[in-house]
Amino acid sequence: MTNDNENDLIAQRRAHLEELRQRGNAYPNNFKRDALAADLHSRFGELDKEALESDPVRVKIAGRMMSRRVMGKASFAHLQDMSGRIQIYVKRDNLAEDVYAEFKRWDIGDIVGAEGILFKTRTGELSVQLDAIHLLTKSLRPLPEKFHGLSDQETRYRQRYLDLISNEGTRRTFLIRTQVIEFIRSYLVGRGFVEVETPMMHVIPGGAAARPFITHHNSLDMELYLRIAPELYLKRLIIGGMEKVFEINRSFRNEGLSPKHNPEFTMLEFYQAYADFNDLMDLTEDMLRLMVKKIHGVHFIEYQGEKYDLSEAFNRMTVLESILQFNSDFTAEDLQCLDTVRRIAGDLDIMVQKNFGVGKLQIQIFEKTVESNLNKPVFITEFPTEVSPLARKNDNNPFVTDRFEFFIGGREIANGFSELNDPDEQAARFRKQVEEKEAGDTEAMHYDADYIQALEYGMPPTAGEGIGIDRLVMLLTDSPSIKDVILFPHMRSK
RNA sequence: GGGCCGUUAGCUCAGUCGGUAGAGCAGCGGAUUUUUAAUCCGUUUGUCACAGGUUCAAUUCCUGUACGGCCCA
Repeated sequence: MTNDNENDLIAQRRAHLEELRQRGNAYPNNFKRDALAADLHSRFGELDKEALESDPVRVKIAGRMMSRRVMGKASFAHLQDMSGRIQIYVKRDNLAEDVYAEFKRWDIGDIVGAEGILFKTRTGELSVQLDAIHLLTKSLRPLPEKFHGLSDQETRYRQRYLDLISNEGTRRTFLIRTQVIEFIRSYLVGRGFVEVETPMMHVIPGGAAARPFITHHNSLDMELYLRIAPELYLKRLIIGGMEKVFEINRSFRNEGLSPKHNPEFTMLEFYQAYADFNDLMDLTEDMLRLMVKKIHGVHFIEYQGEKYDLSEAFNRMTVLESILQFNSDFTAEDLQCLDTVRRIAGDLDIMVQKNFGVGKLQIQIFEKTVESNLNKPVFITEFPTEVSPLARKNDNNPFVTDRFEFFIGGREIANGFSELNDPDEQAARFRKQVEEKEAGDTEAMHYDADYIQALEYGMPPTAGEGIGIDRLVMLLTDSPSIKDVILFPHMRSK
């Protein structure tokens, strides 16, 4: 973004900076503020003119000058700090000699410190009448326009700082993101979970079906993979006796970019010993409901024009039930017959590979015809064992696992299951994955002998779950793209 | 990877059925001591994404490239 052909606007500001440098320190750092804009509004915004006059409140504020209205020997401007904006009233006669003339030469975007007393303007806006003002940092580049702000999506993502300066909505989105993560932490900690950090560099990438990024460790001279999921390490901790653990951090998947996919994304995973997948569905429902209530103050979410009520009990249905609900031209029996399910998948333009079993085909049909229709909050259960290599088989129907995914607004938000803790069966499932990898499935898992060994020491019956934080935040901030909820989304180099 | 759309001043956007471009804001000069998208008068700003092609002439038409957006795989 460095552009050497600086235009006049920048040249003028640079010339001014040069003057400042010659007069002394152009970048002072001795101004200490004692108030934030939003605090002043909440503490003094309700007081009337007379109250503020009879009992003057002196404040020192600092922030970026976002607008300025010069009316000869007096001016109004707005300063923006991390909390919001407050207006300043700058009057020549209240300032030291020549300061006002200096102020008039400053630019929108400059960072200033200001001291004065609070008052109400004629229109009732809480403002600060200044008796001192200092230029703290000269801004050399002009900011986006004050009224429309910055709307070019590419610039908003590439120069997020400009987006944050200009767009209140962006600041709000990332504030909510923080609140979501804080809420989850306190919710889980409040229920006895322990937050941990496990490796992001894996010798064997595991815990999900995805292509990893590969990197290299020089002194060990070995290949390492950026993790695609923390799952297998968290379960090692369960084996180690940390019976309720969670981790909120980045995972990395080497796949295409889309409004729903960023190569690095934030996931919550949590594991609870002596619980099963039903317990986690209950927990998820409770956590999401309380989260929305805590953050939005209401029991519903509005996303892209649709309203989702979280106060009603979340629906639960099986994969097969959901497929049949959105497809009337075949039956549950059809979906269990390999030949028939192949034909159905083929009719849906699904690339049917010869090693795909019934379960894999069912899930492809599910993804193609059902997922995007799952608008109201719903848990989908009974995922085929074939596509769930880490989940425990159902006791009554070994074709499926004790697993669920949670959907809302047509998107998968969470995935949880009772964990497979039989080391021999896990070993067999890994071997099956390796066969699929050898057959060309780049997303199939590796055989993780170290994990099998850990399981052999005995993992208590456990349930675990992953929740995509980015997608959850999209939902709570009504953001159409994952790029809107990641401060610095991945962009192609220009 | 494929299809469609976009890229014009610092920002937000017009526009040119092919004759090298405008507005608002920002900036600059002036007026203005309670304005708030301040107002009033005057005024400057451009590799029209990049590279080729067609043409007397291309920012405009064509092709390719880059980046972005949406949809599909």
